[in-house]
Amino acid sequence: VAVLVADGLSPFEFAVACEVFGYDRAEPGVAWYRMLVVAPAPGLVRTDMGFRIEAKHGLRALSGAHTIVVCPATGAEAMSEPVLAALRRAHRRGARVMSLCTGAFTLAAAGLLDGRRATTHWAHATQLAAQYPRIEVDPGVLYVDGGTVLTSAGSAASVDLCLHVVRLDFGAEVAATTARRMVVPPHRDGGQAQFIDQPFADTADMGAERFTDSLTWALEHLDEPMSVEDLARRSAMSPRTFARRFRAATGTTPHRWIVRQRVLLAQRLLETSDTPVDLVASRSGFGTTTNLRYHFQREVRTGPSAYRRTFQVRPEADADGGQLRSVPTTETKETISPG
DNA sequence: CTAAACCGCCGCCACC
DNA sequence: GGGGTGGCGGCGGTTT
Repeated sequence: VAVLVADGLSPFEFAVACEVFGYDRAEPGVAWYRMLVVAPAPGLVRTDMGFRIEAKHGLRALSGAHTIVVCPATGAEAMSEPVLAALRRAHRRGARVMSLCTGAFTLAAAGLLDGRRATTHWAHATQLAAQYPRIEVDPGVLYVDGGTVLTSAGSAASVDLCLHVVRLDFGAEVAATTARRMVVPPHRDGGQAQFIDQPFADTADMGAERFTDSLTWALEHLDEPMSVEDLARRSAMSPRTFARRFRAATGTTPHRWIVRQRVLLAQRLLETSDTPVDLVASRSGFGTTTNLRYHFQREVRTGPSAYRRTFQVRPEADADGGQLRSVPTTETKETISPG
């Protein structure tokens, strides 16, 4: 993983990348990422807080990277032609390119977002859209996974995108472990919409309290059929009000949330057990395999058994430890389908 | 994979 | 009269 920095670097997003990709959090015998800090010119890089960090590698290091993380930076060289060219070259070669926060502007300048859906910090979304009309800017999500090009929203959404990438590479279980060590929730649902309308805690937030009971109940009963109306009743609200409050507080709709939790559960079951797929389907509440496959494919971009083949953990199986689980390359991920 | 039934979401509006 | 609520119905996504 090459983390691209430049003068005017915003330390927070950079630190998030370090936190996720830099520390070796792997279990023994499992390969983790190897992270390099890359700058247009190796040496000291000024952060926008005034202190400096040292980048040991120059742009050349991008040519060997499997993943490139573009950090937000205000300095002119962040958008300089050599940087843009190196990014284009890497992407053409098949590297996975991701931006944090306003790092999206660098990807946009490189033309890598043209014709794609992308996001950035909500306060800069209009500017991005105006400056690059060919980009379909979605200011309402935490991140956009475009397959080989990924973008994330402001500051803390970097955590969400980085963990998402870990989930793609190592599976939901490892991603959840990483999240736990970072002491953040494993998966934040909903978009940044929730932060636009209500910059500070408000009545909408109080309403969120009323969800928690019914939602923890839902998490424990994912395998049972449950309708939105059930959840509404458990929260002592009319379905209409429940849906409305739910959206205001979480950014998603109730049904979408349930589906997502079910997919997460299915991922866990596939990774950590030998449960046959049709049983996984019923245990995760999808009922039929057709249904499981439909939603699994949509969220994870692979089918259930392919996912298991890549991520299933073999507990005491290979004690030789020599076989490192490699970071899957592009084979696991198909490019996004236009639908 | 397709078709058709079904259900959730959301805008609208009357109501509290 | 402001701000929230709940019912209705059409649309589009989900399930069969």
